[in-house]
Parts: sequence; structure tokens; C-alpha cells
Amino acid sequence: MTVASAPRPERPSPRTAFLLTQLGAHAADRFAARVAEIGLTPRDAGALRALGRSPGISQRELAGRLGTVPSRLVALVDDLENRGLVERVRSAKDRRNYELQLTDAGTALLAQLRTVADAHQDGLLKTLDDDERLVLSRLLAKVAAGAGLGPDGHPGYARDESRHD
Amino acid sequence: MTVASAPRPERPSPRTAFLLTQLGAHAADRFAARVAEIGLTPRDAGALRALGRSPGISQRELAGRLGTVPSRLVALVDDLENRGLVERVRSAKDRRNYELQLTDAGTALLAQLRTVADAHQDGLLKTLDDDERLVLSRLLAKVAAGAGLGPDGHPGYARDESRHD
DNA sequence: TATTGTTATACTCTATAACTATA
DNA sequence: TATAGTTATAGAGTATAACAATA
Repeated sequence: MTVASAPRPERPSPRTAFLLTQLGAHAADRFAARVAEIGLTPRDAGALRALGRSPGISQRELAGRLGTVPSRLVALVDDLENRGLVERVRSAKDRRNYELQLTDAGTALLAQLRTVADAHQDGLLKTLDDDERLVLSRLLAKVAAGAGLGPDGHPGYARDESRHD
Repeated sequence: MTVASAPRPERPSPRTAFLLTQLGAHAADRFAARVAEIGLTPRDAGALRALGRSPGISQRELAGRLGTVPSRLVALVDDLENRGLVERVRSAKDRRNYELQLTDAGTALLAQLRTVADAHQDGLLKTLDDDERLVLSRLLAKVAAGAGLGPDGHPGYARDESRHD
């Protein structure tokens, strides 16, 4: 026993994983609060983003991207449609499915959503300078890669766009 | 218009907050899977940790630390008690409340839990070397501080030990 | 009267499977 | 028969408030 009293190098603090979980939950809460101000749930937001990127997809396809089951999309799309944000257009090729489209109002709200997401990120990372943000972003991407998540977040097998910002 | 085509410096990628949320959810899932192997839910794990650190607290106190409502603790403690991990001891000073204690089995399981938590963190951060882990840990602590969470994770107003690792 | 623990009730969210209409 | 969407039902999880025992 040569080392007498090191300043606690013992366990490399299992707090980092813990912190990551806590911060993730906090970020999700904050995001939910922010999008609520423009009348959206995080899931709504995910749907709008997916439809913005991939107009015309079916409900099943959207369900897959949101990581949920098709039956749950019915009420979600009903709601978005009732609010005039999304349209259900019967596919001409295969009249069993819909081709979901953003309306003009939906597109406008998506733009607002992007602003909100930017503000959210800025608020969340306000204590970091630009360099630190970059480093954090790279480290998180590295962790995500190790976890089998794409660098953008979603897992390869079941990309889940419902777990938002 | 002097700048013609910069390589996309436009938005500083709102993906970092998004990634943080996704990784947090992923870490929570993984942790839940790991503790399930020793028969615990994340909430159980939080209760054991809290009782390890603060033996003799009441159910209300424990509820506060777990960020839940007292009524929900009844079933939780019932379960832990039935499995012989926790004891309800009537307080001699104030016979309205219990002084919750870990049993020997509970203490042993808590030790196992710590091993599991270490393995969890190691698995999660496996793509990072020691330096990177340290940097990540510091950056996350900084973000947590800005978010009003203590450096250990929990929010000052309602530290939530149920959102685990 | 106030407080701890408890129970009862209702509400939300979700998953599963049955149903329809198209193919 | 197989698939997209829908509906119905049941289950888990949670919050709220009423209740008994003790202070």
C-alpha cells in the first residue's frame, strides 16, 4: 500500500450516464413545454417534421418513423387534420392508403416549429460557448454511434422521431 | 452579397439538443433492461439508492426524493417489503410514519445495483476514451447547472431519483 | 386541526386484436 | 389472401381526493 490518500480517483463516477439520462428527460420536458406554446405535442412535432421531409407518405410509413403502432396514428392524424395542418389524400395508385400532406398552415407551423427548436437548443446550451457546443455535439455523436443510434439520433432498426429534442 | 457559398455554416445544427434527448431516452432504456436482470425497475433502483444513502426516512420523504406522489409509494414499498428488501419500522417518536430500512438482502442487492450501474455506464460510453469521458462529464455538468439541475442531476426544487442512469 | 399512510376512483396512454375496404 | 386504415377493448400507469390513525 504505497498510495495513502489519493483525492478519490476510485470509481470513475457512474454519474455521467445518470446525468445523461436526467438531462435527456429535462430536455424532453422543456421541449414539450415550448412546443405546447404553439399548440403541439412532441409527437405532433415529430409528425410535422416527418411530413415536411417526406411529403406523401402513408400512415403506416409515418407510424414506422415515429416508432409507434399504426392504430395510434389515427387519432393523431385526425387531430392534425381537424386543425387544418395535414391533409389525407387518397392515393390514386393504391386506394387503400393515404398520401399525407402538410397544408399551407401546416407548413407555416413547421417553420415556427423550427424556430422553437432553435430557441430550445439555445436555451438548453446557454452555459456553453461555441467551442464547447461543438465538442459536446461531437462527443454525443460518438456515444450515439456506439449505441447503435444514427448520428442524427434514431436507431437504425426503429428510428424513433417521437422522442424529441 | 460577397460570400458566395460557404459550406453550410447557417444554422448551428439544432441536433445537439435532439441528440441529448434521444441519448437520454436510450440510456434510460438500457438501464431499465440491465436492472430488470436483477429483478428491479428503475424506480425500485431509485428507492434502494435513496434508502442506502438515507436510512430511516419516511414514505413521504422518499416520495419527495423520487419525485412522485406519496400514494404511489404504497404499492412500491409493499412490493419491496414482500420481496424482503425493505422493512417498514414504525417510528417510536411519531407513530404515524414509518422509518424505512434496507434489510440485509436489500443492502446486498444495492451493492449488485452499483455494479450494474458501473457496467451500464461503461457500456454506454464505450466509444469514448478516458479523456473524452472526463470532458463529456464536465460539459454535461455545465449544461445541468444552466438547466437548474444540480451537478448530480436532480433539480433543486424536486430532485427526481426515479429517472435513472 | 394537521399530518402519515392508505384506499378508491377516474383519467390518460398504450397495445392488441378484430373489422372494412381495397387489392 | 394480403394490406391500409379503423375501431373496440383491455391493460398499465398515474393523479386526485376521500379516509383512518395518530399527533
